[in-house]
Amino acid sequence: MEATGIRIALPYLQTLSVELGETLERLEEQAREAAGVDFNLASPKQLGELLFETLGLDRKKSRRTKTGWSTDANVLEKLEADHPVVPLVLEHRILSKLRSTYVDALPQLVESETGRVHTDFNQAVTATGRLSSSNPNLQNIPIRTEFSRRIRKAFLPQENWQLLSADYSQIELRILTHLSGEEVLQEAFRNGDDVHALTARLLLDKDEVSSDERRLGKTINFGVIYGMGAQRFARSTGVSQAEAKDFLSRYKQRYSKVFTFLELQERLALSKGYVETLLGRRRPFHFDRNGLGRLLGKDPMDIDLDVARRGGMEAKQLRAAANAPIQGSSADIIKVAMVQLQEKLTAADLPARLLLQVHDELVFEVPEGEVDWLRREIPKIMAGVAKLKVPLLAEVGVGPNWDKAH
DNA sequence: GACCACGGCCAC
DNA sequence: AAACGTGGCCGTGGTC
Repeated sequence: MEATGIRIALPYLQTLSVELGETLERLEEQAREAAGVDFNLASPKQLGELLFETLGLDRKKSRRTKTGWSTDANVLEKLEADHPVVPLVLEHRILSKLRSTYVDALPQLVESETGRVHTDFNQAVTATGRLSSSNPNLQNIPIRTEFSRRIRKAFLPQENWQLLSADYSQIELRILTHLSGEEVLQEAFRNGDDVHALTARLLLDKDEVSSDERRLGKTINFGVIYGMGAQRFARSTGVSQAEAKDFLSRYKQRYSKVFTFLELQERLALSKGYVETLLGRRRPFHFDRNGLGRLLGKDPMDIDLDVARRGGMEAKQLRAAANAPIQGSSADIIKVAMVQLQEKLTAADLPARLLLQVHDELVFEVPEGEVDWLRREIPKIMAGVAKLKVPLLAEVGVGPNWDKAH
């Protein structure tokens, strides 16, 4: 993948950069006019001083940082209606991020030898067994917004070929289901049910849920994997704190094996000093010898987790311990898939090439004539990598660029 | 010019 | 008050 690289639409990105430059300049002018003073929109320090000292906006909508008042997107959204400069800064933030990090940076990393971008895939960086990508990072190319997708359109296959993207469907939730043995989720995945809608139905005690309610189910399904608390859940969904607590406790009741599993990982991190993935990769933990480190060697089930979670740093470590087997097993699976897929391509003497790995997604460039066969074969191999208590499923898209291949 | 901490933000 | 896990990169503001 590193040697092959991926083709980039240079002239297209240059056009995009010019367009962005004009928009950004206009926003800067308008922002300075609205503020009534000159300031650097790209400086959080200067922006904080402007908003909370010069303009006297409500500091309760912000929070203290080491260097002043926070002006992150969350804060700016709360201040959006309070002063006309705020929405201008928000818009500027979004576009300048995209321009500096992607639109302007990528062309500079195109190798003249190949005309392509050759990222580094780091194999021994992460704590969980994932790959990481750097110089440039091609695992965080924007996708969520309309404008973001214009950046994705710049990633191209070799001339007259197609890009093929194959991604594992809900792999982490499936792995959580497998590792925990939770029957309700097993049943749902086996039936091909919509698991986020199911969670919403169970939490809300309804037979039918709206798309907003389904989103609630999705948030909590993902949040659980990361050890999200009621506070964060309330904030990211807009429900009250009390409601969030109620949802989480209902989740615990309905999917009790999920929580038994997650808590077991915390216990194992404390008692053995590591947790393990499906294929046996270990993530070690080092707790203070004078604190939680004293629990090393104890029977995991004798550990009082409520007490152990009390410390700030320790609680974070324990959440990481609960998450690592899930994230790490997903990494195990896609790595095996990559090896098997490459073997298949080599054995069949196909010129199709694996270009990128983005945690649950693989991107290939394939000749037109191989598309039909590969779009059937690739997900078959991906799904067959592991025999879990639930089916593995991979979805495929094909197109003339990375955006259209999704 | 090299390096750093920080705030901020992109992805899965 | 309050971190939801894993990463990498940007510009600012500062040091050496």
